[in-house]
Amino acid sequence: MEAVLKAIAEPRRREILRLVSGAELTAGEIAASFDVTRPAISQHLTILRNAGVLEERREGTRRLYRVRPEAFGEVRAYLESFWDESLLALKNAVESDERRAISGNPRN
Amino acid sequence: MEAVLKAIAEPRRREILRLVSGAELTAGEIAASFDVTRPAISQHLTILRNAGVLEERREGTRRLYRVRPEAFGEVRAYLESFWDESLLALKNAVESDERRAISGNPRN
DNA sequence: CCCAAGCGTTAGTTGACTCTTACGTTAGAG
DNA sequence: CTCTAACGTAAGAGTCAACTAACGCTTGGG
Repeated sequence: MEAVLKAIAEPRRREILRLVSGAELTAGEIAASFDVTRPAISQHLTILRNAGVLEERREGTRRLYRVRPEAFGEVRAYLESFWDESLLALKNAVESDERRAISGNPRN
Repeated sequence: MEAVLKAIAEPRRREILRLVSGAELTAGEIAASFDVTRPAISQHLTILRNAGVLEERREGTRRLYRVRPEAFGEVRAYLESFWDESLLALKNAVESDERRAISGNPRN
C-alpha cells in the first residue's frame, strides 16, 4: 500500500495514470504528452509498475502500459476503514450520551 | 487531493491516523507513542491538519485531534474512477470483438 | 505577577526524490 | 551483420521533506 500511495502522490504520475486509463499506450506516446524528457517519464513508469499500478506488455521494441485497477483495492479499503471507524465512534458517543441521560441504566 | 495523498503517503502519519482514529487524543499523548521527538510529531500534525485529514480542538493548554473522514472522499472518488474506466474499457473491448465477429454488422 | 505545563515554530542538517545528460540494450529492417 | 528505433539505466545536480535542538507562545495555578 505504501508504494501505491507514494506512486499516486506525485502529480505527474497521476497525469500518466489519467492518460493510460482508457487506452493502452506506449512509453513513447506517454512521454510525448509531457514537456519533460523521456527518461524522466521512463523512471515514473518504473515506479508505477513497481507499485503494481501499471502493467507492462512488450510488443517488439515497444512497451505498452495499462492501468491495473486492482492495485488500488488495498488503499480503498484503508480509506473506508476510517469511515467505518468514525461511524463506530459516533455510535459509541451516542450510547454514552444515553447512559448519561438514563443515568445508571447502561444498555447491556 | 494532492495534500491528502502526500499526507497519508507517509508511514508515520498513517500511524498517527490509526492512533487518532477511534479516540480523540492530545498532541502529547500522540507524541508519547513514538520514539521521535515531540516537535517532529507536531509537524506531522500540522501537515495532517492542513490537508484537512485531522481536526484540532483546543481545551485549555491542550490540543485534541480527531480524524475527519470526509477528507478522504475526493481520493476515494479518484480511485473508483479507475475502476469505472477499466469497466468501460472492457466493455469497449468486448463490443469491438463483437463487431469483428459479426463482421460488418456493428451494433448502432 | 510569576512560573510551569503543553504545544507550536524556526534554523539547520541529512536523506530522498525528480530531473537532465550520457550511455547501454534489444528487436527488427535492409 | 549493421543500423536504427524505442526503450531502460546510471550518474550527477538541484530541490524537497523529515528530523533534532533551541526558542517562543498561551493557559491556568499559586
